[in-house]
Amino acid sequence: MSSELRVKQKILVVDDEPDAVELIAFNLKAAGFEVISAMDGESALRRARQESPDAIVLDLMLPEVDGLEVCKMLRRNSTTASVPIIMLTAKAEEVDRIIGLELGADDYVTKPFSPRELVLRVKNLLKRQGAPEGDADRMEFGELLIDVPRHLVTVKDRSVDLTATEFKLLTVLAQRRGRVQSRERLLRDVWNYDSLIDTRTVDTHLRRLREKLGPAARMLDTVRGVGYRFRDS
Amino acid sequence: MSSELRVKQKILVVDDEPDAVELIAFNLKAAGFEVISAMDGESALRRARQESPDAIVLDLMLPEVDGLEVCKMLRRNSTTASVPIIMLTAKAEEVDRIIGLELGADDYVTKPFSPRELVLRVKNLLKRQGAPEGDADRMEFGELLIDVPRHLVTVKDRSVDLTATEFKLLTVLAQRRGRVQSRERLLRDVWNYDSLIDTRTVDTHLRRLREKLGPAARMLDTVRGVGYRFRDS
DNA sequence: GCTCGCTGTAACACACTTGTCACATGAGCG
DNA sequence: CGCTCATGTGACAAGTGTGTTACAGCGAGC
Repeated sequence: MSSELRVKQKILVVDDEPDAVELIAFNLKAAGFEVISAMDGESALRRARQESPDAIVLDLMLPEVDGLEVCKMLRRNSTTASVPIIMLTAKAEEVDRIIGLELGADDYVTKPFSPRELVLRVKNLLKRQGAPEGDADRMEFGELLIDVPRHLVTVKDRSVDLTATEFKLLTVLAQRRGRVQSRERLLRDVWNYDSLIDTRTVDTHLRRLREKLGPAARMLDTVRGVGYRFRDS
Repeated sequence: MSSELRVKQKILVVDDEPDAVELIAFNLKAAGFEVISAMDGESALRRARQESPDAIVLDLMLPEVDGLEVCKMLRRNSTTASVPIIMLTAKAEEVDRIIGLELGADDYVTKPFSPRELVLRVKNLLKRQGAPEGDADRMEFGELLIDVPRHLVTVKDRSVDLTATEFKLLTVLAQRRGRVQSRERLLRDVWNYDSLIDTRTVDTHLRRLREKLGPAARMLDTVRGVGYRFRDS
């Protein structure tokens, strides 16, 4: 039985007040997340690089390196560039909010905030992560055409008949083309969080996908030991 | 994007404080929108129906009919059901925020807010809302003819007798031809957001529709696990 | 009152989908 | 060269989605 427990999603919480960290961590854990924390910008960056969290909750007000700075630096580093960030701001910081958004924070919550709301935001953000910002709804790769709103896939103008899961798997991979997606990641994005599904299931679906795609299957690379990738180029 | 001059998009602003309306309107206009406004729920609903704005900015706190109520009513009315809504809430209204989103607001902004941010949100929402609907009132697809104002459907010049619901279902699908519509979406657009209704009801009506359409029924595709689609081409 | 048509729900059948297993294959590594 | 482990492959049972039929409530019209 190779069925394994789903890997919890890891959240990095960055705040200089221990009480705040405590409160946030408690609620995120209760919602089923794994939580790590940092008290200042420096260690936040280090932990983000080393532990590759799935999302970051970041206080705007930090000693020494300020939250916006941390945000910018996270975006510059390739290993952390695409991690969703939620900013925590003291109320009435309107200007900073926008700047935060423009600098690459994905969402923000104003203090004082309700833990429930924060958890909701985190969940939302992780879900949204599946569809990248300018989510192309029509993609063409040589002979392969993917039309999301029409739910249509064609190879060399011949329509390919995919099931809902196969279609979703293909679009997720195609939207993240070039980047390897782990099986866990795919399970989360294609199968929606709460599934205790064997990672081998991904392999099976990918196999079916390849079979149906025929010649266009060569777009789908296997990265041994890591996951799958939709070939860029 | 075609090069022709784009018609300004119309935004309805609903707030009981004249200053707030003024501020919002000024900034939206500066961003190139046409703005209309209402000071209470009642007139908001009326203007929304009559002027069919492209988006609505709606204050949560309104005299008499409250913002959430307005939101719900907008969703129930067929002509306004799918207009994107941005809620304005006084800060710390956390619970209401969440409820607002669940009731069908598409986004919200907390007071005090920066005008720039609001404009940003509106733009985002409109972008997300995406492609303009091809709501022609007379459509012809081979042997199938749909005349919306006359409430008339013919197949091979033989008039087909549809009930109100069937007719609406058919026109909604036809107007969105090519794109798959989920059952939930159809419930919202055809049944006006009566979420009390079982999704299987859609199936039944579609079956009746197919039966009555006879040969023209082949225009209606089932996309398993996703929804229904009026065949393009 | 009654009937009739429309609507939403329930129940069932059937085909397709899906997650898992067992085994085959093959890459990577000493 | 041979071992080990990750992935490919084919098969299968259970689960799920949809077509189909039937039926009850309800309002309109007579």
